Amino acid sequence: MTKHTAAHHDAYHQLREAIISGQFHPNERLVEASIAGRIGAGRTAVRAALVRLDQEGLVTLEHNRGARVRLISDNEALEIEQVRAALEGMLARRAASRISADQLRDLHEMIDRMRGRVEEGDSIGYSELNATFHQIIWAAADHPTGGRLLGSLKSQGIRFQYQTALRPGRAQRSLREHEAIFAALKAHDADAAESAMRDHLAEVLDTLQWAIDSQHRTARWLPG
Amino acid sequence: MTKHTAAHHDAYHQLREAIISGQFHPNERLVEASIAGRIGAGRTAVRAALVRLDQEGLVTLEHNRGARVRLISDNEALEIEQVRAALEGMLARRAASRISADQLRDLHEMIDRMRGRVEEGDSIGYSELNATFHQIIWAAADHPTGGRLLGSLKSQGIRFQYQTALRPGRAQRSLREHEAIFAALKAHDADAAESAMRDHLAEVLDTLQWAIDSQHRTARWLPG
DNA sequence: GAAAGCTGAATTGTCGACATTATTGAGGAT
DNA sequence: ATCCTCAATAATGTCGACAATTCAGCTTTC
Repeated sequence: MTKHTAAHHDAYHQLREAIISGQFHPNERLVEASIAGRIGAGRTAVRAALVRLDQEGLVTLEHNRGARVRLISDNEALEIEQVRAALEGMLARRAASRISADQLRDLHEMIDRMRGRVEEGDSIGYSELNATFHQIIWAAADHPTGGRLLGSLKSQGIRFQYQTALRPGRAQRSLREHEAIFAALKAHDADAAESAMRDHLAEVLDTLQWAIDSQHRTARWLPG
Repeated sequence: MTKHTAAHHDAYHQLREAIISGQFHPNERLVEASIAGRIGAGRTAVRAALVRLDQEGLVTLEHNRGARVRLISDNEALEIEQVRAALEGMLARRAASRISADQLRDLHEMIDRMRGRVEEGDSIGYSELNATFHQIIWAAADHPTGGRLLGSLKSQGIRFQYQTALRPGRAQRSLREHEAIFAALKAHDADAAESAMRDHLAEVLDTLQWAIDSQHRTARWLPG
C-alpha cells in the first residue's frame, strides 16, 4: 500500500495529510518556521510544499503575507461537486467496458456492507464505504488523468464530505443509487453506467445544496 | 486584460508561456541556472516555478535529476481530451441558462468568421477562432473551478492542438457542430447544449485518434 | 474616544555558499 | 572493441544569513 519511495515522509505529503485530516483549520495561518519544526524539515522544504499545495488548491499563498489553509466556500463546494459529477460520469462509462470480475465482486461486497451500515444507522461508516466504492470504479476506469484530478478535487471538498449523510432518508436512497450503478457496470452497459452515476451525483449535489441551506438557516437562528 | 499585479513578469508565468509557446521541446532539460539567467530571475524563483509547473503537469521533476518539459504521450492526449469533453459538456449546460445577449452575439460573430476561414481553407486561423469560441462559453458558464481545470488541461494538450485540423473535411463538419452548439445556447436549452457539446468533442476525440494513428503509419513508412 | 502614526517583533523573500548527487569523458583491463 | 573504473565537471538540494515587509501593540493627536 505504501508508495515506492519514502514519499510519505516528505514535507509535501505530511503537510497535505495534516490539512486534509483537519489538523489545521480553514483560514488558519501556516507559518513556515513552525511547520518546519513540527514536521521535522527545513524551511526550504516547507516552502516548496506550500507552493505545491497552493497550485493544488489546498492552500492560498499571498506575496509577503504567507500561507493559509484555503477556505472552500459553499459555492465552491458545489462547483467542485459538479466537476466531480462530470468526471466521474465519464469514468463510470469507461469502467463499464473494463471492469474485471474481481472488481465487480469487490463492489458487490461494498454494497452488502453499506446495506449493513444503513440498517445500523451508521452514517459515518456508510460514508467511508461509499468512498471506497467510488475508488474501485476509478481504478477500474484505468484513467490516470481523470483519477489525478478527482483525487485533487476530493481533497478540496473533504470538509463537506459528511454533511450529505445528515439528510433524513438519504442513506437508503443513496444505497439504491449505488445498486443501480453496480447493475450497469455488471452488465457492461456504458450508457447506463454513466447515466446511473450522473443521477447519483446529481442527488448528492442536491443534498449538498440542502445541507448548505439548512446550515444557513440554523446559523441565522442561533445568534438571532 | 492584464492581471492586477505584475504577475506576467514573474518566473512562473514567463516559464509557463515559454513552454506552452514551444520555446522548449518536450523532454528538454530545464537547468535552473540557465533559466534563471534567461528570464532574469534568481534560482530560488525558478525553483518555485518548476515546482508549480510540476504540480500543474507541464514539467516533470525528479529528485536530484532536475526538471524536464513533460512529454505528453498520445494516450495521455486522448485522456486529456476525454476529460475536457466531460468538463466542457457540463460548462455548456451551465452556460445555456446564463449566457448573455452580448455573449450570444460574440459567438455568432465567431461562427461567421470561422465560416470565412473554412472557405479560405485556413486551418490554423480556424483553430484559433475555435479556441475563442470555446472560451466564450467558459466565460458564460461562470464556473471558476471548471475553468481553472480546463485551462490547465488545455496547456498540456497544446502540442496536439492543430493536428485535428488536418483531416480532410473536418473543418466543415466542425463548423456544423459549432452551429448546433450555438443554436442550443441561443435557445437556452441546457440538455441540447450539453449534448451538442459532447457530440462535438466526441468528434474531436475521434479525429485526434485518427491523427495519432495516421502519424504512426507515416512514422513506420519513412524509416522502413 | 477613534483614527492616524510609530516602533519593535515576527515573518517572509532572496541570495550566496556549500554539501550531495548525477553526468560526462578519459584511461585502462579483459 | 567493449566494458569497467574513476576522476572531473556540472547540476541540484539544503542551510544560514540578512533585507524587505507585514503585523501587533502602544502612543500621539484631534
